[in-house]
Amino acid sequence: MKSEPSVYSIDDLKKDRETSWDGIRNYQARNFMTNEMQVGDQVLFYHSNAEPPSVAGLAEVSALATADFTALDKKSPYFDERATREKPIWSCVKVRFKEKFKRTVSLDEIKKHSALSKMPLLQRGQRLSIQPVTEQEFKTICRLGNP
DNA sequence: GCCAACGTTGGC
DNA sequence: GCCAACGTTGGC
Repeated sequence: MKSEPSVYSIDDLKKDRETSWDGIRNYQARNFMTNEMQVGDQVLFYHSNAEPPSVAGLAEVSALATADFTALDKKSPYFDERATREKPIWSCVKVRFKEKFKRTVSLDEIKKHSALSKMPLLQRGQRLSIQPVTEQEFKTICRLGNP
């Protein structure tokens, strides 16, 4: 799961312990949350638009997707005028902080690692903010983060 | 249903 | 700050 650290970083999650992953306004990402994500699923917390872009640590899904009511909040940056209480359109899971890596795993490092070459993150033009990760990729990145 | 225009993402 | 790539919107 990607987040810009200037908006919400892994340190913010560590402080909050748990957060609603709200504000997702992309159908593919939403569908992934509602259709795929289960409580207990392990999450790589990726800092996008960061210096350097990198995986900063781990979180885990702590609640199934439910309506994202920030879409109804006119004061929210995530307000969507099409959303109603009956049909909020958008959804979000909750995630809980697990750990910060001892060292961040940079995008550059991921690119250089042959076992990680298939990750969607590296595919051309890939902007999706929530992406699937295989168990092997997950383990490899954990090993790089906690050597 | 096509597609041009526009907005967003995110690495660089 | 630039811009490639992609998603969305809306006129037709």
